[in-house]
Amino acid sequence: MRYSEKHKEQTRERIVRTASRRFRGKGEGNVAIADLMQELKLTHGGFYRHFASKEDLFAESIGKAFEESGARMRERLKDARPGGELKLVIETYLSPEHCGHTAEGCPLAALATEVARHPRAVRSRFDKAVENLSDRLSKFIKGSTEDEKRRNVAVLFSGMAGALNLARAVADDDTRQRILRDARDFYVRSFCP
Amino acid sequence: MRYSEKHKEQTRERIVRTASRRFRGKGEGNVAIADLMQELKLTHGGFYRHFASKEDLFAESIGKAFEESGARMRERLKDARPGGELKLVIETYLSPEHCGHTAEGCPLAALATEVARHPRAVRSRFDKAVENLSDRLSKFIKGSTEDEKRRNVAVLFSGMAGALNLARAVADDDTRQRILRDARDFYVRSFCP
DNA sequence: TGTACATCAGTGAACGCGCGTTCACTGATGTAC
DNA sequence: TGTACATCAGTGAACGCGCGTTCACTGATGTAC
Repeated sequence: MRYSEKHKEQTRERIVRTASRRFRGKGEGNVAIADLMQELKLTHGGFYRHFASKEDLFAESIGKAFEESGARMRERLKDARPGGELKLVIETYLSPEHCGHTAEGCPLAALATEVARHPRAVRSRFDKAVENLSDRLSKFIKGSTEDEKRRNVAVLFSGMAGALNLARAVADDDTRQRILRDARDFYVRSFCP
Repeated sequence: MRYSEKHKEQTRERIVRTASRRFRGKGEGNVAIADLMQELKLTHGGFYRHFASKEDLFAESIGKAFEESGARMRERLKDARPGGELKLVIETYLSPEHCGHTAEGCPLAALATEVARHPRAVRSRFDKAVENLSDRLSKFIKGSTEDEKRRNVAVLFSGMAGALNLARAVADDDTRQRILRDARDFYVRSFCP
């Protein structure tokens, strides 16, 4: 059947969104195109009307993942008391909830290691994402110059992503919670103005 | 042919060592048993005389990887001036060399994300590794109590691993070097006594 | 306004390949006698 | 000391499965006339 004008675009959008979650949750290698399409009540053959390859989808999913988690962060920031924005971001990022929901969480934590093994075309999304993040959050962070603030954002987020990954990797739940708590305390102390 | 008493143990050891590098460098999903065995001039069939499964090998590789990089760190520490140990560790960890050699580098950075998706049996290696690291390095780090020092080690290393992963993921080399440099400065400032 | 044709998102069978795992076999060495 | 047998690390063919990708086909809607 023929579909309305916007239909294709919407389907593509749905594929990318679902993929971006699955990639974060399970890793690129553990996501199968057929399964992914089935979740959307579609069959695998149609996939190639939207993307040239799985790699192509992966590349696009990265951008989408950053958008999605950026939007969520902005949403969260609306509830912050003025001056307390960064503290809220840190506490949300290093919360047990974020730790337990990899698929809906930060792509820097979930995908960085894998992305590092991909070609330039995929990796340059990370450059953009870092710049984006720096632009957006530099106004809330410690630092005497704008440049210093932007650098601090990268150090803070990469550090938090590392702590989150360690917390996720650890087997013992007490150890996990302790890691999150210690990291929260440290980053709040170090970066909140 | 029948082999000498120690032969089997040595072969097993060689498999684990080679695997631990490949897993770090390429990720579990991109390492094939047949290739791995071929590097050791063996055929894939013999693999199952040593390990029950690939998963089994992966679990053991994690321990080996931590041992190996721990040994390297200790080696490095011999050249440190007294009092400058931690600074040397940080500068080595966040060096362009470590960044460029994932396969021989820190398993926390290379494997944490993947390990988080594995069952308890695999993940508990991380608990042990964190404790080991904390024991070994707590004497060099800032902190007023032994407990605080041990916590600081976990925050420091997970943070550095995150920075390393971001640096590896980024496409632009200047950005990469800047991330490493900023992280070095920050962690030295924050944790060196 | 109605009719013939083109379009193209989506279908589902099929292909091809990689790879984890199994298995019957080999043959040098260790052990029993 | 010599001989027959057991052992078992290693071999390489084969199996089975998952999965990325291709392809001929479908059929509703858009377009040309």
